[in-house]
Amino acid sequence: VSPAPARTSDEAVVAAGRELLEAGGLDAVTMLAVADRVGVRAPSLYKRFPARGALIAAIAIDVLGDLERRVGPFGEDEDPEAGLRSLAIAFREFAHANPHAYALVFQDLPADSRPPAESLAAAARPVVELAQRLVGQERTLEAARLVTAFVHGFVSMELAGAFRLGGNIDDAFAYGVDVLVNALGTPRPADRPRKRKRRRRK
Amino acid sequence: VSPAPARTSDEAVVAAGRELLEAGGLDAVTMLAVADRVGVRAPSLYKRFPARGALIAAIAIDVLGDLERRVGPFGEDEDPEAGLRSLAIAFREFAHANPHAYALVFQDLPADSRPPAESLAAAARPVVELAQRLVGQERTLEAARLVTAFVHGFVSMELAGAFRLGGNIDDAFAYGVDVLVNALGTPRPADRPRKRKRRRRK
DNA sequence: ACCTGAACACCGTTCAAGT
DNA sequence: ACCTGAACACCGTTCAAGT
Repeated sequence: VSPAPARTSDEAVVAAGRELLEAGGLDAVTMLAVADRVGVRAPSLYKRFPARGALIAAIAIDVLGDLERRVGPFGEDEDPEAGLRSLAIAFREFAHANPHAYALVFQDLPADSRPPAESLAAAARPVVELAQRLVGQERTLEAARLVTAFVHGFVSMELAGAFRLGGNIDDAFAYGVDVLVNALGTPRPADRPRKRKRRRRK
Repeated sequence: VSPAPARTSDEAVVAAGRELLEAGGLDAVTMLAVADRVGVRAPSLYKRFPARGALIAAIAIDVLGDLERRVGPFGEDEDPEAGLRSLAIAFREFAHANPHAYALVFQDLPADSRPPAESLAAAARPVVELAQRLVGQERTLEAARLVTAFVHGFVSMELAGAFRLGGNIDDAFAYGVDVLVNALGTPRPADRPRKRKRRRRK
């Protein structure tokens, strides 16, 4: 016999949180609003998540899972250049379709709201895979970070409304992807061994 | 005669806000904390800024002014490749020195907290200038956006703790800058090189 | 075992009243 | 002209009491 059967579930709470997130940004993800949406009073949520931060983290994990499912397939593409192109486009499309969710997972969240490293790593795996096949073992991580930084930087500036100098945004993205794919795909003669020692100047 | 002389100033309020921002992030920039810091009660701040959002916007403008002063000089560098390299490094150093302030200005702020377009444009001018000298009139904006997206994306992921796969972060940044400077500096067969006319120094 | 109302501390904001 | 205390609505969170 259960004296008070559960009137909702962790999944329902996360789903409600994500809906509120997409509709009104992170500020709209209020314990009261979430509780309302799942038909419960706010204090009840603390039986499932110890604090609002934990709920935000659960939402972030959910978002990263979706992102991974969207970009994952391209990591296995036969042609790594085509794969990288497709991945960049799919990544950007995900961000456009879920702007607030996207902003959430790439934000500098307080420690108690931060998704675990594995969630991020899983979403990053396809880029790393393609980078390795393009530039080889030696420079895998650097190349993956170059691509990721560009795509994320572009999309986040775009979503934040930071491109205000006119011009066609789609063209700029295509141009950037072209330059990167060409630069990474074609082994350049300029890729001489780098013995530049970086002296710290602090 | 002034029945109640001003006990603080707009500048002091903005400075207090920035100190709180750097110390504890945007959440720490409370009307109460700011008022406390300038020796006034919270309601008095509303004589200077109609709402917290307006104060945040003023702080953002202040931050962008600093950023502009840091990267501005490199826009005039004789060698655009060296200039771009220096600018990227200076930009990243600014972000490291002022992580919360940096995050603030590149965040997707609510409309009432957003700095005016001119502040962003002023900070972006040096990159655009260098991009134009590197790739020519035709592709200026695209190239500037490629560089900006990479540098911002890299720094923001770095600050958000999103690079969790190991490896040396400084090396990855240097690698990215190298690839971009080479790709943009060397006219690739893809784009037919026009007469590259030298820009005169001012 | 889960839910609830009541309560607390904190925040942004308003406003009538003070000088 | 600028400042203040008091007040309001709202939020995250706690907790004793209900079933």
